[in-house]
Parts: sequence; C-alpha cells; structure tokens
Amino acid sequence: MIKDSEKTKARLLAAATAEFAEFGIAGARIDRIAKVAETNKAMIYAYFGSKDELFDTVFSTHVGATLGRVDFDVSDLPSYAGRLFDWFEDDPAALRLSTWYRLERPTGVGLQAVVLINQVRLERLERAQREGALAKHFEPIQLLSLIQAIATSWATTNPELGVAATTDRNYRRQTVVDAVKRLLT
Amino acid sequence: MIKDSEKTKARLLAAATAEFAEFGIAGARIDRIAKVAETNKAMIYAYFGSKDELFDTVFSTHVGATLGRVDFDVSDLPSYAGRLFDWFEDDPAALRLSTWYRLERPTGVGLQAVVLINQVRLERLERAQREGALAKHFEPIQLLSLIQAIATSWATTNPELGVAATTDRNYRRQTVVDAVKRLLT
DNA sequence: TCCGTGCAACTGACTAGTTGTTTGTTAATA
DNA sequence: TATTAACAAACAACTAGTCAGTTGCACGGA
Repeated sequence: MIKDSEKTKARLLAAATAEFAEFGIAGARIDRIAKVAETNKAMIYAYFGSKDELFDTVFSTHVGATLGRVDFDVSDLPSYAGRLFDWFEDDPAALRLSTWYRLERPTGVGLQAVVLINQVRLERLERAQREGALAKHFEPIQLLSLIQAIATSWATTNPELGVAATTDRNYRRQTVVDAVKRLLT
Repeated sequence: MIKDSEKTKARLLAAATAEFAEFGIAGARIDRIAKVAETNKAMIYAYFGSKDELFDTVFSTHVGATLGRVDFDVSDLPSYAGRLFDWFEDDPAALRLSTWYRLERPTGVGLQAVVLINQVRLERLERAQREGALAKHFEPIQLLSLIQAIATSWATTNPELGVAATTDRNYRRQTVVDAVKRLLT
C-alpha cells in the first residue's frame, strides 16, 4: 500500500469518469469505481462526499474545464464547429457526460464556468454583427445553439440511420464544417 | 378489483413511459411504475417479462410507432424540420426516451421499423437529387442527420446557454425552419 | 542513522434499506 | 367449474453509505 492522497484522488476521478460516462449517475456503481481505482469505497466518501457530488466533480473537471479550451473564433465559425467536432470525437466521454448531466441533473442554470463562457461568446458574436463582420440573419443565441447541435449531429443520431457503417470521420467532419458555412452565407 | 388485462396493460405502459422518460432504464423503479399504474409489480412481469423488455416495449410503442407519423416531404424539407420540432416539443418524452435508448441500449442497429423508415427516406432524397428537385451539396444521409440535429437543437442544448429564459417556442421553431432552409440554398 | 510519535491515508466488514423478480393465493369472469 | 387476472408477501441479491480499527509516512530528537 502506497499512501498518496493526490494520486488516489486522481485514480478515483479517472475511474469515476469512465464509469459515469458509460452508465450515467443512476447506473454507475460506487463499488466498481473503487475497484477500478484500486482503492476503497470509503475513500470516495472521504474525498468527494457522495455519489452525486462525485458526479458533479467529474463533470465540472472533465467537461467544464475543457469546454473553454476549444478556441472560439468569431471570424471563422465553421472551423470552430470543426474543432468542436474534433473535441467530441477525440473524447466521446465528454458528450456522454454532458448528456447524462442534462438528463439526470436538471437543477438550476448549470455550471457557472460554462455560463460565463457562453456569455462572453454571445457578446463577441453580437459585436461581430454590429461591426458587420458577421451576417445578421441569426441572433447569437441561435448561432451557438445551432453550431453545437450540428457539431454533435453525428454523435447524437440514433443508430437506425446506420451512420457507423457508412461514413468515416473526415466525411462527417466536413459535413459539420460545410453545414455551418451554409448557415452563415 | 376489476379484471381487464388490456386496460391494466395500457395503464402499465403509460406509467412506464413516464417513468422511463424521466429516469431512464437504470433510474426507473418497478415499484413506482406499478404504483402509478394502480396495480402491482407481478403484473409487469406477467405482461412484459422484465424491466429491459418493458423499456423496449415502451420505446418501440411510443417512439417507433409515432416517428413515422411526421410527414416527410422531400420537396419541402424546412417544413418537415418544423413538424419534427413540433413533435418533439409536444411530446418531450419522445426525445428523452430516444436519448436514454441511445445511451443505455447500445446494441445492434436499432428498431427495425425505424431502420426501414430511414431507408425509404434516404431513397426519396436520392431520387429528388437525381431529378434535380433537391440541391446536391449534401448527400441524403448528411441531410437526415443534420435536419434531425437542427430540429432538436434547442432541446439538446445544455442549460448553460440560458435558452429557457430568453426564447419562446415560435422563435425557436422559426430558427429550425430557417436553418434548414439555409442548408439547402 | 535510528527510533518513536502523531496523524493522515487507508482498509474490510458492516448496516439498513432498496432492487428486480418469483411464489402462493385469492377473486373475478365466462 | 375452469380459466384468467390480480394481489400481497417474500426472495435473494445488491445498493449507497458508515465506522472502528490498521497501516504507512513525515518529522523531530537522540
């Protein structure tokens, strides 16, 4: 037994991220998380308080912190959409966690950090429109919502479309970029 | 005690639909379903077999059956998107059930009925393109995926955008119609 | 360098309640 | 009376959460 609270916490967080991404909050099992993290249930409660709090920590760490990392370029929204696509593609857990979060934790307005990021982005879009650098046929909030939906379109499509069998990543990415391009012209 | 297997089944299905839509498969409780349906747990197992089978029945009944009801008009895809929006707006359970289904039952290709509907739609889109009635810059599978994503964009946006507080239904609907219109021109 | 002390990190067994599922029995219908 | 629907109670397995006790580590003094 090696004692290192930081490493134990990190292992728990990693295990919890995988567990929650796969099974959601109700489906996740504390025992499984502890086992994968090669530690004990009690550590979870010592470090994170409860199952729900553990999820909140996982979510804000994994998603809240990294969402702001995707460069938001008002003057080139199609490639922003492409980067968003890449991010969700490289880290499928992120999208699943977001979805579980929306379905299972419908309280309040959400993560403060993400709220702030969005506010800044809305303002930048508005300014770009005022300055004539961006078409005005959609309002900022419409644009953010549409871009997000389009960037994740393939990942949120139900299996009945048979997407997995027929399309490769580059093709899907190009679809996203092209679609956003068309929205703006 | 009144004996009517059809009505009991119907009450169970209704209760299960609400329960699964709200809590998902892992979060749903058999006890709660039985109680809301004003019967008992054993009836669920007599009529539906198991919790998972009950979900499958709920899903294929509620979503599979009604998805085909939204008129698919190849010559006017924007208004198809609008109707899709209306359907998900009038029946929020449908979208939630679809989402739970995608997250919690990732087996195989999905509901046969929905697969067929999609195949027909893909063919109709393809033909419309061949006949010059529809622009060709997106392939059929891209169009279906994008339209679906756009129609549900508002409902799948995480709360951090503050959509609920700032936009009303007509505004959101118009966004969907306009966005699809722009994709096609 | 060695020892001992304090404390944080860790553990496994435990609780109390809940879970999906089944059984044995009763009541209504035809 | 035979059949089917409905029921309460019980089942074993599993759940999140707790706790008293143990172990390893850093540090200070000799």
